[in-house]
Amino acid sequence: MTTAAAQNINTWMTHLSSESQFHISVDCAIFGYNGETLQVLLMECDFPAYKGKWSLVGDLLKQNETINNAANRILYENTQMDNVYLEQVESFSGIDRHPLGRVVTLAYYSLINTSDYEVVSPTHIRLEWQDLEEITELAFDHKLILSRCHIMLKKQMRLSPIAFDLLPEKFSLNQLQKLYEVVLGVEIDKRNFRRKLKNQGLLIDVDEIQCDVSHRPAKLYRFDYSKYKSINNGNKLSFMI
Amino acid sequence: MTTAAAQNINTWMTHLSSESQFHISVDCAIFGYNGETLQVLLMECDFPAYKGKWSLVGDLLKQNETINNAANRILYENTQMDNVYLEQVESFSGIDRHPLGRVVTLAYYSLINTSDYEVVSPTHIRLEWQDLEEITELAFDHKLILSRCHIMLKKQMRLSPIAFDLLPEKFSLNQLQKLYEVVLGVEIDKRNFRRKLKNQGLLIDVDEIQCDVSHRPAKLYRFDYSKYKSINNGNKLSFMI
DNA sequence: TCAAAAGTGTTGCCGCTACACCCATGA
DNA sequence: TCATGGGTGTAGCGGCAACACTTTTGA
Repeated sequence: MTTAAAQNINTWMTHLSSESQFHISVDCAIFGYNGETLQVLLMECDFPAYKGKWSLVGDLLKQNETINNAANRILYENTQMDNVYLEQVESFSGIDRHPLGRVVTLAYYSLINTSDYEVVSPTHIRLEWQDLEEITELAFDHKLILSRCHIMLKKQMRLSPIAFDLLPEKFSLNQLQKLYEVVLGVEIDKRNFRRKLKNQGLLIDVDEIQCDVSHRPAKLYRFDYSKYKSINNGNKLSFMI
Repeated sequence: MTTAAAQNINTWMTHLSSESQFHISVDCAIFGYNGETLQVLLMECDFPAYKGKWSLVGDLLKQNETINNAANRILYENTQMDNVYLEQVESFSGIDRHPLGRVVTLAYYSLINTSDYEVVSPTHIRLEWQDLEEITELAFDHKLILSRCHIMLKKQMRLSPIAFDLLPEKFSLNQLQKLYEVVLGVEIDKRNFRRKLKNQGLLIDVDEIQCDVSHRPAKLYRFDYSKYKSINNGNKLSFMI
């Protein structure tokens, strides 16, 4: 370099050199709950160095989009999933993380109900929901990315009511509890769970019960979104368990 | 594009096109505590569109470094500060955020004691510690970046004992309390603060008192780093207030 | 009548908040 | 003796964890 000042992007440089450019990609860890287990949406990798391996859903950033926009576009182009709320996690920039050259990636995650979306690859790439617990290896550094995304998912699950987007509008307390147990990977005491939820005052008893179950039917509840929005949650440390 | 598959970075593409490359930068919000106020280290912007404005310390990523490495290098090259622990916050990728073209930035923050470092610009760019409260405008989107960094700093302050790196090895409880109040921007009850800290069991009474003060001298404590490391902090939600 | 899941209360502990006065020192 | 900051205790409340039995339903 000539001088540091000459190259500093915030000082007097009048153009950006064409050296020191990078590819930027987005990789999405889409977590899915199917009522039983926590899964992750993977695509089969057709890339020579990782042929047959599975990878997160990802692609390159384009010129006229922000990274957030790219994340939504890339998810849509690969799976036809639309209106998915994606949360940015962090960047991964290992020098050799991609065989074809320098690619810096931004990781995103989401959590959805697998039955709310029909996942279709418009490009005939194989897509598959796989149980998180059974994933042992992924292409690139995606195993690392996935584990960081799962950590962030668990944090968010404790702080915001994302669980209620994964259940039918009317749900039982046992359904809700099971969801928390699966995503967080912990066991929860039933009585304490119910007390805490009821004390939050955000569940509405819809005065209905389960049908067609061969045991005592459970009462059903709705989550009170408008009440939740109306109370100040900015400084809450723990919304849930 | 031909087909989405043909362009997908995780599939059969055998080279990365030279289109769709980006500049990547790092911007560091270095927070400094001087015993009185919370400050931020800024550099004067010599860049035409923002001439005379102040900006965060930042520069471009180079080919053979990770973003974390770049953050440390950039901080060192601009300020001679070494061994500063930087924490990544998030990316900023607004399409028009930089006048010279597409520059995606990764924001970092740190918190240091201003008297522990002599800040020197090797390139004669003006560097200045400015009180956070008095900063009204910054170049680029750095005001936004700064506010996001401050939010992250406050979160970390509540979860990990970074405060103790900012004080002398032996400190009084009032010094510690003032630090928390300044960084978090809140008032704290003295008795509750002391009780909580003492119950943590991580302060060691060094059996010394302040010297040369014209009032009752305070007892001094050390933070017990080794005890802190030995206890499991992974699942703690709140280390401090 | 059985299997299967739903539902329910109490106790003890701990941490949080709110709050006001005396103490030790140097000037 | 005064000014300055240092230092202390209590009471009430609320949340959290641990823990086991009864109820309702359909098969």
